[in-house]
Amino acid sequence: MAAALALMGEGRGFGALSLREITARAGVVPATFYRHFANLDELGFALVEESGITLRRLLRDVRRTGLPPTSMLASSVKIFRQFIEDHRAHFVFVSAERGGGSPALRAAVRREEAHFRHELVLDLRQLGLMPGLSSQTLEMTCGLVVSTMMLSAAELLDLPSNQPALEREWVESFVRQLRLIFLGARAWRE
Amino acid sequence: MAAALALMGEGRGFGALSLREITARAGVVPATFYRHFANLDELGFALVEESGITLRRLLRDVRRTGLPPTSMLASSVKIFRQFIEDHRAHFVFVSAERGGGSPALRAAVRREEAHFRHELVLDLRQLGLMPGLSSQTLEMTCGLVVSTMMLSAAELLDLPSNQPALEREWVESFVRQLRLIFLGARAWRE
DNA sequence: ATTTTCAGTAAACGTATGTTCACTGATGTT
DNA sequence: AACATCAGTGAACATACGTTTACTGAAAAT
Repeated sequence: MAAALALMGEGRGFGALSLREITARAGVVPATFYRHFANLDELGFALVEESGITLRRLLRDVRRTGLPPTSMLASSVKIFRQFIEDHRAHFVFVSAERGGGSPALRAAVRREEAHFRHELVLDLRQLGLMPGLSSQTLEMTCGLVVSTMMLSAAELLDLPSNQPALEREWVESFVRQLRLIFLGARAWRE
Repeated sequence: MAAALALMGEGRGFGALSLREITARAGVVPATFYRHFANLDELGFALVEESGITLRRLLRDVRRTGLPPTSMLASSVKIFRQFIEDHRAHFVFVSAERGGGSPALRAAVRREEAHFRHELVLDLRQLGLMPGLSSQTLEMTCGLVVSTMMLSAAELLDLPSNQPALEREWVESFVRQLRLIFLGARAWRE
C-alpha cells in the first residue's frame, strides 16, 4: 500500500499504476502481490479505507485540540495544514481518485467523504454553533465546507515546498472561503 | 481526440489509456497517431484546450440566453445542466484530470478554470450584481462558484441516467449551494 | 517435535505496449 | 501533367504486462 501511494506521489493516477511496478517499489516479486490482494481493485479499496481512517483522525485531532472560540476557523485551518503535510500521500490519493479514475473507487471515496461530512455536522451541532439551521441546511453547509477542504488540500499539495509566503497565502485564502460559507449559512432563511 | 474521450467515458483516467487502444477505438493503426501528436501528453493538452473552448461556450450561452432577473440562479443552472448533457465527454475529462493524474495536465486544467473564473467575474461586474464587493472578494466568490460548478457537474455525470427525480434533486441542491455562496458574499465585510 | 500457515520466490505463458521504418494512395499545388 | 503534401498502412522490435504454477523457509500452532 505504501508503495502504491509513493508511486502516486510521483504524479499518476491509481489506474495508471501497474502491479509489477508496485511490487518492484515494495521490493518484492510480482507474485507476492496475490498473497495480499486478489487484484489491483482490492488494493484501491484498501487505500480508500486507510484514507478514511486518516480523515477521521483529523476530526479527532481538531476536537482534541479544543478550539478557542475566537478565531476558530484560523486554528482549525492550521491544524488541517499540518495534517496534510503529515499525511501527504493519503491526500494525494483522495484528491486524485475523488474525481477521476474508476467509478467504483470514486464512489468509495465519496462515501468516506459523506461520512466525514456527517461527523462534521454532529460536531457543529454539539458545539452549538448555527443553532437556527435546519438539518438539511446544515448538511449542505458542511458539504460545501468539506468540498472546499478537499480542493484546498489539493492546492496545498501542488504548492512548491518550503515557500512560507505561498503557504501563508493559502491559509488566508482558505480561511476567507470558509468564512464566506459560514456567513452565507448564518444569513440563510428557509 | 474523440476516441480518447470515449474511452475515458468508460471509467478510466487519461493516464490509464494506451496509445494502441486509442488508435484502435479511432479505427486507425497505431502508427497513425504520430501523424497528429508527438506523444500522449500532447493529446492530453489538446483535450484540455478543447474543453476550455467548451467552457467558454457555456458562458456565452448563458449570456446570450439573457437571464430573467428573478430566479437567475435557477435558469443558469438549467442551462448548465443541459450543457453538461450536450458535452458530457468534456466534463468527464475535466472532472477526472482536474484533481488527479499528471501534474502538467492538472495545471493546464486549472489554468482553464482560472480563465473561466475571471470571465465570470467580469460578467458579474457588468451585470452590476454585488456592487459592494472588492475585486479580491469577487474573485474568491467566483472561485467558490466555479469549484461548486465543477463538483456538481461530476455528481450529475455519476447519476444514473433517465431518472428525472434525481436530476431535479440535483438542480435544487446546486441552486441551494449557489444561493448560500451569494448570501455569504452579500454579507461579506472586508 | 511435528505440522500448519503464510509471505516470499523463480520461471514461464501469452498478450499488450510504444516506437520506427519504408511504403501507398488520394488530394491539392504548381 | 508533374509534383508535393499528408493521413493512413503493415511489419517489426524490444520491453513490460497480469497471472499461474510448483517450490522454499521461517514463524506459529498443535
